[in-house]
Amino acid sequence: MNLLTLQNTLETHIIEALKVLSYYDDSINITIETPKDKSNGDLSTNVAMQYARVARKAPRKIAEELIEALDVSGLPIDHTDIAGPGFINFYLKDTALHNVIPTIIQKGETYGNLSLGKDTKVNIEFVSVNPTGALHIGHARGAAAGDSLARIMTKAGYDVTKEYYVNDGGNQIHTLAKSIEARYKQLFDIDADIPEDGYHGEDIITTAKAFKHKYGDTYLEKDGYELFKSFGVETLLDGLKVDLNRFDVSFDVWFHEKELYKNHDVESTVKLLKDKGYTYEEDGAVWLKTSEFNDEKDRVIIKSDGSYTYLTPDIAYHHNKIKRGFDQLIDILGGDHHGYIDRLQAAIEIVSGKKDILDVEILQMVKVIQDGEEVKMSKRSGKAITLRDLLDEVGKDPIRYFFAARSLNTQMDLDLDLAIRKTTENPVYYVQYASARIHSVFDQADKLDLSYDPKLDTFDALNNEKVNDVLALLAAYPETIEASAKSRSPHKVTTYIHKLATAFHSLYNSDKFITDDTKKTIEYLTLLKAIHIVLVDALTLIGVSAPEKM
RNA sequence: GCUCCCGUAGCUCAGUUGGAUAGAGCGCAACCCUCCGAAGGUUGAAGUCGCAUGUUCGAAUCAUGUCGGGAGCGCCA
Repeated sequence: MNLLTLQNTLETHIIEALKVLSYYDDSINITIETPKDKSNGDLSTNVAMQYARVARKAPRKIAEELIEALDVSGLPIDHTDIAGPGFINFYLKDTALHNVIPTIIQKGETYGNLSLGKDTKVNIEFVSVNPTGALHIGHARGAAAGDSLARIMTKAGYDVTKEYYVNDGGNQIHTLAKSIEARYKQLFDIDADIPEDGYHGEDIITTAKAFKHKYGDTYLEKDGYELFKSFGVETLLDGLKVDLNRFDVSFDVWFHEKELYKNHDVESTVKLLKDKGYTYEEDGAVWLKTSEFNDEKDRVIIKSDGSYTYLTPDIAYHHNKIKRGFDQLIDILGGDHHGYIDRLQAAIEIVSGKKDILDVEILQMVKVIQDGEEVKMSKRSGKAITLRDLLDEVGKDPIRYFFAARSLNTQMDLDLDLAIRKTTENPVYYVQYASARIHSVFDQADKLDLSYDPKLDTFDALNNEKVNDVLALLAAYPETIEASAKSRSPHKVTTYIHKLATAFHSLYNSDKFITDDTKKTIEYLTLLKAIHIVLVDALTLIGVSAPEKM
């Protein structure tokens, strides 16, 4: 019996007992949790306190009655007691958690897979940076967050599509084309200024050189605007893909804004909005009544000059996603876009008639610290710390771990000097070391011709506190996945990984795995195998490798 | 001025559908390798959970106010 089923069974038994005592009230939710401090038992419930009002009795008194009425004879519970203001604590039998070991070994990397998101198609859109330069550190955070979340939700059973929206229809692309054109002309020593608000990054010069290499001087006289545009988008996008690839982030769909115009999605969406009666004309512009759906005011969707605002194709884009059959849309946006959420959600509700189909996760800013001072970043000036720099100087694993360790919605500092230092100050080495250590133990065992036994189901030698700590964590893996997926919080997996590594290192220092006692050795090796399976799987979820040697 | 996010140990951060003595890493102090990898372990010092009031058996968590940091308030994207 695993921990989740045990909790569920226990809950059923408690409800039965409450009914016997005629206290039962279905509006009170029964929660069974694992106490932070294990001296408070392996499982605990606060029902007695919750029922204090209903039963009109002291919580401890209710707890006593409840334990009397509770039948746990069929469960692997050693004893039960009452503590503090009225908590009921359950202490499991020593052997209760042993069977998690064969379960894990049998299921392998599918251990912890859930059917939480069964039949739910989810689209996660993230990064979606305009191809006007390299990815900087903030984008890296978005990439790590989106990719990790996608992996976790996939493990939880959702049908996940990772999508990147390429804004190749807007003003910034116009500026990009003009910037490349200027750099191109400069390559021929022609005096050309980069436009106001243009892009000054190194990659623009590289792109201009590539353009020159391919087309020579053809477009010095001839108008090459459209070509500068498409060549620029294509070249810069390829560059982004290279970096993302190195960061172990991939996308299932690259969606181009241009498609929305080509397919007349924008037109038909505008028509739909008009047909539904949520638009009106004022000052020569067309407005959408988003204020009727929780936005602070109405928004223009067609400007008085006839062109669209940024919002309009974006509504069409989300509409397009819904038409592709997604049940849930998740956008991961930078903190500077939070003012945009209300109007987008309002528009999506008008289009789809559904309220909660779009879930926007906001990623707060990353403050970069170097030499003890904040580094201000600006993409346009080209003075940004790029993902590429980070990959070159720090490496993929520490960066992904670092981002995955923070909750999305918190501002964070990144001390570059620290990150680059590659010392034990970076906890990623701590968890990777756990994996390397297990490998090393298996190497030693191999010399003695010993290995784990996948069929083993009794573990008589594994009965100390350190072992139980590890087993409890292994048993808690599925619920960690569930909590992480439900709350869209990849960092919960990272916290779990760290706990598991700590429990393992502690065990390693207190117990000797390989001894003359062959039976005991094999039991330990089998436990280590299970730890390793879970450790590697959890690390994979956040995009971090588990090296065999370091 | 209005809206959103954040404020927890010296530093970086967990913990918030209200629960037991508020946790981790780094840094600091002291111990542990004749023994499977010391990139490790054990122990310790370190906190008015920004502040105030309220809600109740119980508040870091909820409400109101307030102070500090960040972001957003376009017919920009």
